[in-house]
This record gives sequence, C-alpha cells and structure tokens, in this order.
Amino acid sequence: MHYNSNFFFTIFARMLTMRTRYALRALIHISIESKDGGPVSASAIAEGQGISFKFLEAILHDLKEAGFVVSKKGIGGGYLLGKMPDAIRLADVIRTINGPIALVPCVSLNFYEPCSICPDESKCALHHIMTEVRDATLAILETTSLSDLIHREKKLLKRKIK
Amino acid sequence: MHYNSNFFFTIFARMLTMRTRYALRALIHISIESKDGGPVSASAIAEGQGISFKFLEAILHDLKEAGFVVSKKGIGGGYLLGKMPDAIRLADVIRTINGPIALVPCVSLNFYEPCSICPDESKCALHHIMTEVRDATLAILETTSLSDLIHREKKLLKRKIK
DNA sequence: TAAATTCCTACTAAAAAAGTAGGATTTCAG
DNA sequence: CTGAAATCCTACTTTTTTAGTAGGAATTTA
Repeated sequence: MHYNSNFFFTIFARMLTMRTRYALRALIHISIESKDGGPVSASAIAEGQGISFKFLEAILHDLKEAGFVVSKKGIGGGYLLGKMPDAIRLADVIRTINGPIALVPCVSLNFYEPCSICPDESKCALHHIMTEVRDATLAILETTSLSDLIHREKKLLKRKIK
Repeated sequence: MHYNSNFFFTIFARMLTMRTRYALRALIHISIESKDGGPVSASAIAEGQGISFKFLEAILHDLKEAGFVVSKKGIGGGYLLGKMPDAIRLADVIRTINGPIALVPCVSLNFYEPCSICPDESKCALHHIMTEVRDATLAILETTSLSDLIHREKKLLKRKIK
C-alpha cells in the first residue's frame, strides 16, 4: 500500500497533547468544584472530565511538581490549586506540560535552540515571521489566566441554562 | 533511572517538524536561486540549505503533489515554483506538510475533529481561547506569502552586506 | 485499624519523525 | 543513440514521543 494513501486518517500532529489538554481541564475542574475550599480527588476529576484515572494521576503529579496544584493525602484528600487562579497563566501550564509554544526552537523564549539549517538567524526570513507568530500567540496565552478561563466557563454555562 | 531525570534533553515536541522547515527553506531557495527562470536541482537545494538529499527528495515530492512546485527531469532539470510566489501562503504550506495549525482539533478549520472530553464546545472555555489563538496565528500565516518571505530575506541579506 | 487517598516505579503498545537504500524512469547534450 | 544527470518510486529502519496500564507503597483521617 502506498504511503500516501492514508486518506481517511486524521493528522493530529503538532497540536497540544492529550496530556496538556487533560491538565488544563483538570485545573478548570479543580477551580470550579472546590468552592468551599476542600480538595478535589483525582477520581472525581477523572470521572467529571472523562479522563483515565491512572493517566490523570501522572498528570496531576506533574502539575504538583510545577506548583500549579497542592495535594492532600488520605480520606477527604485530593488536589487544590497551588496558586491563585489569576496567577496561573495558560502559557505557563502549556510550557510545563507540553513544551515550547514557539513553532521553531530558534525563536523560543524558554526552550531556545539554535537553528540547524540557517547559519545566521538575523538573515532568515522564517526566523522573522516565526517570531511574529510567537508574539501573537503569547499575547493571548500569557495574558489569559485560569481565572479568566473559569469566568468564561461559568458565563457560558449560565447562557445555556437561561 | 527516574523518568523525570531527562534534565538535559531539549523538548522539541509540538513544533514544526524538520520536514516542514526544510520544505519552507526549499521554497525560499528555489525562488531566490531561479532568477533566470531555470529550474533548481534537488542536490543544489540540499547542498545550499544543508538538508539530506534523499530526505529532501521526499519533501519535494510532497510539495509537487500539492502544486507548490513543478519539476523537470533530465539534465538541467530540477524544480520551479508551481504558482506565483504571492499565491503561496505560508499557512497552506504548513497545512500540507505539517498538518493543522490550530492547537486543538476542535478549533481547526481544515482538520476539524470533535473534542473527546468536552461534550459541548460552546460551553468549553478552552475551546474559546484556542479559537482566539488560532485566529491570531492565521492572521499572520494566511497573509504572509512566499513573496513576502523572499522580500524579507533579500532585505536582510542587503543589510548585512552594507 | 481500615478505607480512601496520594505517591512511586516500571512497563507496554502504537504512532510519528527523520531519515536511508536502491534502483526505475525520463530527458537532453554530444 | 548513448550516457550522464536528474526526477520518480517503493520499501525499510531507527529513534522518539505519546498515551496509556499495572501494581503496589505510603499516608491520613474517621
């Protein structure tokens, strides 16, 4: 079979990984469901968001290591936000779980690597345009916090009920 | 060894693939080096851009299939642009070689897939914000053509020589 | 003290990425 | 008309990443 005949397969390459999407949904879930200040268990998040429990555990571990959540063991335990919701920027969560936000390493602010093909970045048109794309993306992701996401989610839910 | 101890490895996940970067450099190379209208050979591109010849051949095949280049066989043969440089949009090349531009499939215009976790897109805050990121990215990539890239590259080269 | 929970280590299967290898086919110059 | 230069075509390999799964140890609290 020809290698180009994968006509009916969807290409998902280079998007946010499931891991990252689950991480973001988990943070939203924790924020919304822990109104009284009590922790939310991994199994509650997994069930509420439709995520495999064991996979989610690993993701929550990463989120904890990065300080986005804190945990409480034992009965009644679970996860709480490790920072104020307006201090958790979308860009930082993505960088932690997914990696660089830039489209090429030579324009990444946090994961910079020199380009293997263009010897001089200042002379590469792609370098220029990719810097613009990075800045446009960061303008959104660095100014959007978990707090903003929750506000939106709540607003969207209300609109539906009305 | 602990799976988190890959401390010194760089994460390149989710950027443009080498294939895509080579494709873009190849298009730029063809545009600039074929001033008199003659085709540019794959080996000339490979050498000029520092790309593995065999790998580049496969990439040029994809570019040809998508109509971005045309080819001429035999001695003196090679590749020419298949469209005017201002008709080759960055976004279209990336979509062809790399795949979707959106960060999640549920906001992709050309590779849409429903989201596996949020049952209702209209109620998902992530869906909202990812749409914004997509539009900001497309505002650049769909208005930037190969022609723009060449103009920039030439301008940058001149600046250096002066 | 037992149940509920997080924590920790290791493993697996599938897919994608980045090439590599070898030769068939076509074209043109001499 | 022949040989060199180029594209074209098929198949394979290696490495990395992704998306989990499995099983149990440690901790906390009712």
